Amino acid sequence: MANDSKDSPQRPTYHHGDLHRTLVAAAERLLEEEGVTGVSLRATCKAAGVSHAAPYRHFRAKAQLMEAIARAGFDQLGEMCREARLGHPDDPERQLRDAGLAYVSWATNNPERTRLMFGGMMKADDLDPELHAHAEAAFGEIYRIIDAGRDAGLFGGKDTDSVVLSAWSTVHGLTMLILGSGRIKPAGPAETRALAELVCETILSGIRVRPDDPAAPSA
Amino acid sequence: MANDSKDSPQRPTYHHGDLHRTLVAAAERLLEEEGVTGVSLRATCKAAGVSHAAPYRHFRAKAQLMEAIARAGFDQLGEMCREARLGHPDDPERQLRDAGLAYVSWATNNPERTRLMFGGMMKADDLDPELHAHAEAAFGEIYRIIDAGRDAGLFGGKDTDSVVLSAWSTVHGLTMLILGSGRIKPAGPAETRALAELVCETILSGIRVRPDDPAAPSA
DNA sequence: ACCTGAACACCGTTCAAGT
DNA sequence: ACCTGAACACCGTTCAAGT
Repeated sequence: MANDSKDSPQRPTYHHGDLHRTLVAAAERLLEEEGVTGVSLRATCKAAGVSHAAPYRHFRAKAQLMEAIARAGFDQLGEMCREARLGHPDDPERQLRDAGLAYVSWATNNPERTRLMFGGMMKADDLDPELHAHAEAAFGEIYRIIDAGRDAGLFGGKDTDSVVLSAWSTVHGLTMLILGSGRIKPAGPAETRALAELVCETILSGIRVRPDDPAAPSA
Repeated sequence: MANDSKDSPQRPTYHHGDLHRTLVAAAERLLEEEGVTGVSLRATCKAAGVSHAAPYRHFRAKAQLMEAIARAGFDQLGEMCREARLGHPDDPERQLRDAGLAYVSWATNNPERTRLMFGGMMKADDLDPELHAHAEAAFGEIYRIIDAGRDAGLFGGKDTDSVVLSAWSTVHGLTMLILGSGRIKPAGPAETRALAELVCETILSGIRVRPDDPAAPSA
């Protein structure tokens, strides 16, 4: 007597069951297929097999549906940075390099999701403050790496926040140059990684403390 | 007998005269007021006092109208970098710093224009290749600065392109972190400039050649 | 040559009504 | 409690018709 969805693929019951998740999944597919400007609520509903008014039981507006996708993106990005941090304990330089490479790699593999997260669409007034927390958690991983590197005497700089800003700007900037406006256009993942390694080396060279910094060792 | 617009402010003739420029100006105002997602062709036409079909005599589509705005933006950005380059001859480091500060300053003063230029909206297939040339011209200024600095033995790096990529990524990344998603939010122009100076110093420290680079002077 | 008005196929959002 | 259908106010684009 169970009303499961095993023999009627279209609509087992009048009620959907888990429309929230279904809509997010459909919107995610549309996002990567049609781009951030091409995803519409109505097309998402058609893909999910419901009327275009149905989402309003689950999301306050279209912005909240997109917000759910962005939130998951920040979580993924943060998890990759976290893995880079935990992957090589006691080697903050390696951690920072790996986190930077992972950042560029994830973003270029999820271009439209990244554009959604950083393109300015997620700065509306009616967004959940929780989104900001998810984003902060991701960037907190970079903070921890650099803070540990400064504690170990490997990285210099005025304070940790300043170093984080520079390092993050560099990696994020390369990402946006690749994604936005086709200014930089690597042929494939290998070339993308080479560019990421290049800028990571440069920024590491900029924040690394050198033996001749306090006083020349020859003096 | 001249049919000028001196005594009838609304519509001197049935023909507009310079609708092209009028539409660009109206769209630019709407862009900074309503944001990149809020500017519509129909609202632009209403502001210009013409029907919403009129633009199609002057632009192939809405994308070409936005393209005109982006093109002017790249020209302005390039001009600021050019002034930075010409402002202090024989001091590439100062040129690069000034260009970076000008870049961040212009972008944060024209946030929606910058989002239009770099947000990925300007990478459609039906765009004029000329747009790409305007963008390249702007970034050519950075190339010249760094190339001169490398010739003078001030900047290191594998080749000029690599150094340009790193420097430009850093400045562009700070810009996009400030504009996109409100992640970094300076209180005003002064704080914005302080952040820009900070990342410029860091990237300069990363690309600058140091006396201990080829061999230790104490050996 | 340039612009208008009506039309078409979209869009996000709302709301009474259905199940 | 959850979803639908119709409606409203938008949107970009096209095209015959006006000046």
